[in-house]
Amino acid sequence: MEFNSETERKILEAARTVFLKKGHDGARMQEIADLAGINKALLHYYFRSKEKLFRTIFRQEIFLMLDNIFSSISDSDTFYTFTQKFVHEYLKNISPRRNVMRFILWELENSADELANWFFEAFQKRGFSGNPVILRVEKAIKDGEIRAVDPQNFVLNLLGMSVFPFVAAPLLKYIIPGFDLSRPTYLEEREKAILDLIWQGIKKESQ
Amino acid sequence: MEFNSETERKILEAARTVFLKKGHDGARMQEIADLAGINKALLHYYFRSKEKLFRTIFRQEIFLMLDNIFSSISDSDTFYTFTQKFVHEYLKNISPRRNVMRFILWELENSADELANWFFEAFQKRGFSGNPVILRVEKAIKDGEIRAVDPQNFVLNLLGMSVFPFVAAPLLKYIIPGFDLSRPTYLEEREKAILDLIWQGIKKESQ
DNA sequence: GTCTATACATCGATAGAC
DNA sequence: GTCTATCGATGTATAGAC
Repeated sequence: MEFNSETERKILEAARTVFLKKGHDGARMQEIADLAGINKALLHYYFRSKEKLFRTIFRQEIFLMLDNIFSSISDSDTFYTFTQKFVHEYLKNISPRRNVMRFILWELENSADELANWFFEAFQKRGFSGNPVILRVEKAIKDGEIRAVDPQNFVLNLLGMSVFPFVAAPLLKYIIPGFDLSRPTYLEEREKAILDLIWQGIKKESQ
Repeated sequence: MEFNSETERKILEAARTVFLKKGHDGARMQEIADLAGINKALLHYYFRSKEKLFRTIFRQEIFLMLDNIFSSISDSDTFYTFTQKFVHEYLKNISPRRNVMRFILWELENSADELANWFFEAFQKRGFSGNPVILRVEKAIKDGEIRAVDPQNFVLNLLGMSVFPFVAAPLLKYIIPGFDLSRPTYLEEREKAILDLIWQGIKKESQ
């Protein structure tokens, strides 16, 4: 990421913190200015309006996340490896960015079309003609690697199981005994649980 | 739900609509008053502050949802039936209340402890000493109904797969080909996909 | 209970000096 | 570029007539 000035960098950093925590409506230009160590007028000098600043942050976060996730997976992997890498990268990226996922799930309601464009932009930048996970599942079925599950539902399962624990964490800490995101081994345990379910189900052997 | 007056009912109905859509910060007392067909002063006459009104709505929605979900499941069912009923009821309740789940996931960050109390209140009202799903999974493992999966991760998988498609729907409509919540058969298809994964995994037979 | 009018704070945004 | 000062709109909440 390049910046035209140090001030711009400080603004974006402060805006990121405030917007991700409070959302579009809860965020205050004054709070962003204070955190950046400048005044409100300067915010409007660099970014014409709250709306423009918000879109800049939103778009930035989407690309950062998608870039990280898709940079380490490869179409030539076996489907098991592909899935394992995807879940691993996804969890690794969500983990330190709980607030980003929470933010996206909240704000996507009012920006779905714009958000979708950013996704496809990111897909195409990596040479994918569409949703990379969907495409890989379809290939795995055609090649007989897995049984003919519905690709659409497979992706929903994968994303849902990965995202939910992080977004709902503050409540889950209370209503699920032993739930603790900060445990050092949490990420690998969760990763194993997801892959385990996907591959084995919970049926007893030969049932 | 009983009301002290027709005005109170209208206020709560309007407040529900606005809060669920805009969240605590985005909601405006003026908008609620307009939708209820009254003026702002009357809002403060019935509910001292925006905060009080917000908490009332939040608590109401939690109990409504939990009551519906847990009213139709029984401990004496087999684990398969228990799970099937739970997923069925959960999806049936989420489906017409996408905005409620989105609202909860957003607002839980700042109200997790209060929210947790409401959950346990609802659990105890139905005679459960703790999280009913966790308790049922532990029993199923002890009785040898399923292999010894981790109850904590099992619940996370179940909830994640159920909630995610509805919360992320506006975006998923673009990035997952064929995704359409309004399809008449969507609920049963999704239910089948979740239960199917839980029971079978995606492994090919005897692999 | 229900209204109008208004207090008081704070919002996003801008004017204008330097 | 960066600041202070301030605008006009709008936020929650209340005073007081009926």
